[in-house]
Amino acid sequence: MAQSDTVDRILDAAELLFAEKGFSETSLRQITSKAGVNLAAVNYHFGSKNALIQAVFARFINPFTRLLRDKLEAAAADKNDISLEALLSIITSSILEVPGRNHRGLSIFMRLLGLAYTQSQGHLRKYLEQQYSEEFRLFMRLLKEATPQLTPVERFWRIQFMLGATAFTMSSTEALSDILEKEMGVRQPIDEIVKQLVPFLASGIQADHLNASPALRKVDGGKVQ
Amino acid sequence: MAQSDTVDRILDAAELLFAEKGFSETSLRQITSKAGVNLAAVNYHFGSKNALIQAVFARFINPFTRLLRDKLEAAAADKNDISLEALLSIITSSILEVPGRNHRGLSIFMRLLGLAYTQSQGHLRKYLEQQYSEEFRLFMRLLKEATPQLTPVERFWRIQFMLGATAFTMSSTEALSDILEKEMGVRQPIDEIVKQLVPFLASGIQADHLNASPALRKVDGGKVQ
DNA sequence: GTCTATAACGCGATAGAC
DNA sequence: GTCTATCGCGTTATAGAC
Repeated sequence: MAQSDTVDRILDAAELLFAEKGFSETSLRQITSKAGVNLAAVNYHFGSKNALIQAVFARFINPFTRLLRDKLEAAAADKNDISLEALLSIITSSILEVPGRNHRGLSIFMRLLGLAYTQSQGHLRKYLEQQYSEEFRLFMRLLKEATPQLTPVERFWRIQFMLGATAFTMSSTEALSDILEKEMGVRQPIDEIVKQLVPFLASGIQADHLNASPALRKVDGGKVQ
Repeated sequence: MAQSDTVDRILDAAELLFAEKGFSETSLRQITSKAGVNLAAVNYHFGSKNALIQAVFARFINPFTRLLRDKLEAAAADKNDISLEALLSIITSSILEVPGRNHRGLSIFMRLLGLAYTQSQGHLRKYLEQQYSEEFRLFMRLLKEATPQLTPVERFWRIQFMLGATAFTMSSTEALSDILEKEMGVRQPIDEIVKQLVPFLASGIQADHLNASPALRKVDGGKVQ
């Protein structure tokens, strides 16, 4: 068995098991056994379990980050301010377009991202923040330009709300899809879910801040009264 | 040391440690050591680690559930349909009013709830669903009446988005408050954060579903044009 | 480069003295 | 009701044969 083969088999197995059960709950024994390699192989090739976790993420992040940065920089170069919807679409389309990933792989990636943020994996969070910092700052600048009506404090909290809605939902898309199919007989692919998310986020972040009752703006048949 | 004292000391210590590190990452040894009781005490008083996790939740859930059910039933008895904002306020005010809990305890509870949902703790999820099922169904019925314009599938996903924004934010209110204070010099108590959340959620769940650009409904000075 | 064997340790749980 | 001591197992990580 060539080295690269072993490494990939480990990464594939680890990815699936981490997404299924979480990081602490997955042992190296389970990973190596599923991958059909020796128990010692993980420590030989990656050095430690934490390094393996980071390597699993790196496989996704590197292509995704490249794609996202290109799109954000193109948007920033435009002389007009980017709209909020366009900005959110850059994120979602980058996620959906990550090269070499099918839908199954995508939902695994989203679940891992959600877990990384909610499970307290200090090392992983630092790793991701470091990998993403440049793109994150650029995104924040564009978001500020797209929502000039918000105070900085409002914007801060609403970004957290958006992140939460996204990470939380994405971290269990498969389980939720199963519930939806069972209860309503509808099967939705993951990119449909992402598309449902965008209007929710865009509307939420632009909620009227002077008036806590956006319902006053009643909508009938999709048209403002 | 009286029994109830030992039990409470264990519950207090477990609550803090679980919220800090997660369930799998917290050992009985850490809990009993922090509580200043013997290692065997957990198994003696609770039977197992899983039972302890459930007991930690029960301390909060029982008073909260009582409060929530009373308010929801009062709302359901009203002959007029409840508004979306009023419905969301019932939830948030119930959380904020849970008896015997200060703000620190509240943020711990929210963090635990968030963890329960994201960490794959099968037993805990089942336990919570069972404890909450009646209130959850009632809430869903009222929410359906308050958002008649949504299709069932849209409503399903938007409920997940709301839940995500809430659980995720609440699960790290303390850390986020610290960041906010450091970056902007503003200190916000937890009930201020919750108040910021309501308009975001209300606006998000009512986002125009035919048109992915709610920004078209421009608002000026809080009044619809 | 991959294996076996095992070290070194932490875990949850329990038996039995007091 | 609380303690000590320990069982039995699973964990990550490593040493050394091939």
